[in-house]
Amino acid sequence: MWPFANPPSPQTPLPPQSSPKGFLPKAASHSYQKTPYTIKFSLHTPSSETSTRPVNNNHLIQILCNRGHLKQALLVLSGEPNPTQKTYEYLLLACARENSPSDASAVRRRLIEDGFDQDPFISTKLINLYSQFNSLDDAREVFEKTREKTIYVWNALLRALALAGADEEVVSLYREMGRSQIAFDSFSYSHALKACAGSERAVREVHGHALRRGFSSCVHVSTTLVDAYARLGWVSFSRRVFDEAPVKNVFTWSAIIACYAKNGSPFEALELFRSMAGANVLPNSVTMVSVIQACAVLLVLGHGKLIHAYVLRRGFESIVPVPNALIVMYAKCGDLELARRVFDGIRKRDVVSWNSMILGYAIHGLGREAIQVFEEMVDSGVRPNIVTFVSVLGACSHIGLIEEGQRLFESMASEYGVTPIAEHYACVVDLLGRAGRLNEACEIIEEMRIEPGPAVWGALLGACRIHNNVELAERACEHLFGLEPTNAGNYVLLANIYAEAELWDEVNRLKKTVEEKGLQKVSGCSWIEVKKKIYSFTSVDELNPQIELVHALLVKLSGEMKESGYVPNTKLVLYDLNDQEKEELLLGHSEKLALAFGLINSSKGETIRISKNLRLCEDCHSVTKFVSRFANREIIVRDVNRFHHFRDGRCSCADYW
DNA sequence: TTAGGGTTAG
Repeated sequence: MWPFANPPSPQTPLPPQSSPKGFLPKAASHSYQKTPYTIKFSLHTPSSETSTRPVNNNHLIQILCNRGHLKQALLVLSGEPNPTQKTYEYLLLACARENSPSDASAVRRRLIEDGFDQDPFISTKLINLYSQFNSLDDAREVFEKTREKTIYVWNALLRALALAGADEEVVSLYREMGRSQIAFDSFSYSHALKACAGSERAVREVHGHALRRGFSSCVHVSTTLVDAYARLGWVSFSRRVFDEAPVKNVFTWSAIIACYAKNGSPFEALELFRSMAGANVLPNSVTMVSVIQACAVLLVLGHGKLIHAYVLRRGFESIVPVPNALIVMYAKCGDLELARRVFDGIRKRDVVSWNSMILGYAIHGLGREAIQVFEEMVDSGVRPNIVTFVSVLGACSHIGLIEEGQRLFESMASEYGVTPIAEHYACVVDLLGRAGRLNEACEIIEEMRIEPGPAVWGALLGACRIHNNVELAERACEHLFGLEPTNAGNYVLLANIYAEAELWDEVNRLKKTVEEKGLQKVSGCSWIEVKKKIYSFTSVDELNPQIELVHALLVKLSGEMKESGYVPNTKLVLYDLNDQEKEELLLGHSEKLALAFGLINSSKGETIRISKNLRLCEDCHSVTKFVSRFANREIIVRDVNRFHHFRDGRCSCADYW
């Protein structure tokens, strides 16, 4: 009878003394063709009592592999002199399932003895297996040793390298393929494009080849092309590939929607989502994640809620990335309560769910709540990762939780095995720097084991801006100007610090440098949703039909506020103007225009929600506090970093941002 | 035999 009444556990070794002939070592016997044992289970219906008799050891190995008994299969292999290609295929598949590199090595040693290392089919499987184990050297070796390199073998190595992120090697292998005269197939283009999406030259090269060889219309290739151009930020190229694709499926549509959502064009993303329905292509959970992201970029709660309703109708809320995206969307649109409700409704939260909720609290300045969620995360057994610490440390710095932040930073590596990267150091420098502990912030930078990047020096510069430290700001800028030569923001910040110190020669020198270098400052832009329409404002924009009314209201408010103690912060204006002119410029800031427009066009008691593309200016912050008291309004402003909730003359950030 | 689109930070 079959030696195991019940299927053996993979850990159970076979006792050698009880080995039937078929299990004997290879050299011991060759008379094992018919295995006289009955298997008390069938391959496909394990619960049934159907008997299956293996015809020979090859068959037995295949059955054992299928049943998850790899160790036993290997024992049988050791007694089988003529394993077939199919037997090796099963064995390699089982190694992949068991995720066992050591068993894979044993199988490979044996298949080399049998000459199967020259079988391109087996080589393909081996390369895939080594790719799974992240053993690129082994994958390369298998490839090199296979004399007959079929397109499958080439594609397998392309895929392995692409998955491992060895992008440059993928491109050079792709070029080698071209020289080798092998006929490419659509898979070759898909794999190559995935890896070269960061290089303009490589994408255009592969696109050109695919066009010439007639593969660009293949739906897999066109989808990857849409994605490759999207990742380069070449939205119009993505769109052209999409428009010209003869076949568009849910993948193609999802790729183009993601392209717009990620490249700052949420309106187009939502428009395409509507067109998709018109083309009778049903969206899936992946499509919905990009659509939700588009709503998060748009910051318009109404649209997001409609999309959420659709998600619920289609049952996508049980697919974790979907609620994860919803948490971020609600948090970014200013409704933390709804974000929390989605978070609470997730049955099996993954690390991204937790990180998203922590981020939500962080951007709303609720540091203690963020830490509490972090602690719940740890208690629930989910391991924090790099992103977790960026968010939770950011939460601490947003509200000035210095001791807590330092404690978390110190525990990162020791308790959680997460090695700090530059962003974590930047959070701590920001945390100490904002609190005025600039010397300690500098010590942290000096002690860093990695190169402090622009994030770290930028955090120090920001702290110098708050505490008017010219000398240290200049030191930070020595690094920043070298690291980010085209970032005009650093020059503006330093100019602000000089202006505060009334070093006007230095201000002018910096302004001249910015001009000479042709650097473009990002101009401030704010937007507001009124009666389901979105209005955007810039300081030079006079297009809004109510702009006169808006200006008049601001002048009136300014007068009233001055009587209550408001002093316009004219030092923020870096132009050589008199105080009156500076005040006028300050009143023209985009966030003030949006605020006045909101006051004019909303009903009493209604919350005003404004978004801004840059950090909220200090003068606008003061004005918004005044207005929240004067007009008895709740005003929520989202700037590039976080939310400010204004009520009764106070802001949730406690002027700490 | 193999493939394409998605979630968290900065």
